[in-house]
Amino acid sequence: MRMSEGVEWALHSCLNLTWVEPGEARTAARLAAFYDLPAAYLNKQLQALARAGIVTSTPGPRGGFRLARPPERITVLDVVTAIEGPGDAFRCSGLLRNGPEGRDDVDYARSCHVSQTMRRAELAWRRELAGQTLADLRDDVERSHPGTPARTREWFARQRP
Amino acid sequence: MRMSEGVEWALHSCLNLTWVEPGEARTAARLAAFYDLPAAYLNKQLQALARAGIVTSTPGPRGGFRLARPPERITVLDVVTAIEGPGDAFRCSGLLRNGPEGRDDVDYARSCHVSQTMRRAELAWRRELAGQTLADLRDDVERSHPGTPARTREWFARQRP
DNA sequence: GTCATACTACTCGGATAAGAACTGTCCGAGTGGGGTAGG
DNA sequence: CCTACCCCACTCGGACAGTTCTTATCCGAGTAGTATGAC
Repeated sequence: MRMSEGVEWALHSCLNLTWVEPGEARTAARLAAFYDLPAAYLNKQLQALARAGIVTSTPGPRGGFRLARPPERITVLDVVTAIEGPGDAFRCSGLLRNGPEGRDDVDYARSCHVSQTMRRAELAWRRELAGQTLADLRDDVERSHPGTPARTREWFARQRP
Repeated sequence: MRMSEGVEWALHSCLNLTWVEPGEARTAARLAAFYDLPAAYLNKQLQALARAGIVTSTPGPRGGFRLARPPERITVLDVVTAIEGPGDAFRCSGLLRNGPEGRDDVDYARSCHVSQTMRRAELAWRRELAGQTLADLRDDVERSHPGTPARTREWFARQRP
């Protein structure tokens, strides 16, 4: 069970978009250069975020990506779900249906105790991620490294010409 | 992020081993037949459980697998870890090290706030799985379906000749 | 000088390969039990 | 009848292909700004 590396990229990129000037946008190429990542592949992840309605994209010169809504209303779970898809990590295949006691009219994903335990665990995981917004993350970073927003903006401004 | 299907097989098989008579063992082939699974592949998962010290295996006729310790001392997390490996789902790649503010003497897996959030979520997931033992699971099943242990034993006894 | 127009550079977006991990299968090493021959 | 030995069937264990998912890359559609030429 390995989570896609795109999740990490997406989270850091969204956090980065938190510090973009209002009305501005950041291109996938610049965001990739900031972390030294393959630009085309990061673009793919940003597309997934756009499809999920987390960021908006504008093509053409001076285009790029920006957050679709204020960081207070974007949870870490939103970003993770956008990249990894909505499906659970553990998926009950209905083993018991093929067993000697199996019934066709039972939804084993609901009634099977193994499945219930796994779902309860994933629910706890999800609850933790849903309780953390992009704004919380941003505030944590700004508290630990106060100069980061200004230095980041400056870095992107320097890349422009 | 999709969990290996072997986790489900391993959990159900361990639960099944809970109802084995003391001193007896169940072969991978019989366990596989019980759920209509590919025997060789289930054997592979059981080997992983044996390497983790959750079950013990004995070769030869009348051999097979049995639990290595009482079900009260085997958590669901133990089984999941044995199959999926000890690594976390989210692994911090140290993106910030390649960024303009990156330092070589910092352990970003510890200090990065994104990484911290993800680890906190996985910890909650793990805590939930570690709080559930195989004995709890067994008791739940016996409460819901009281006849299951006897019928299961009977099924395996019938397969013997 | 002003306006319309064509052009160019730049951006996202989806379609297209390479690699890794999971899934599934096979055969060999080792073991325990049962049959058999001898005492 | 009892015992020691040999053979065989059975089981796990690790080595070997097939398939799906993740990772990585490329080129085309569309857009905004700019230069250019006519009025």
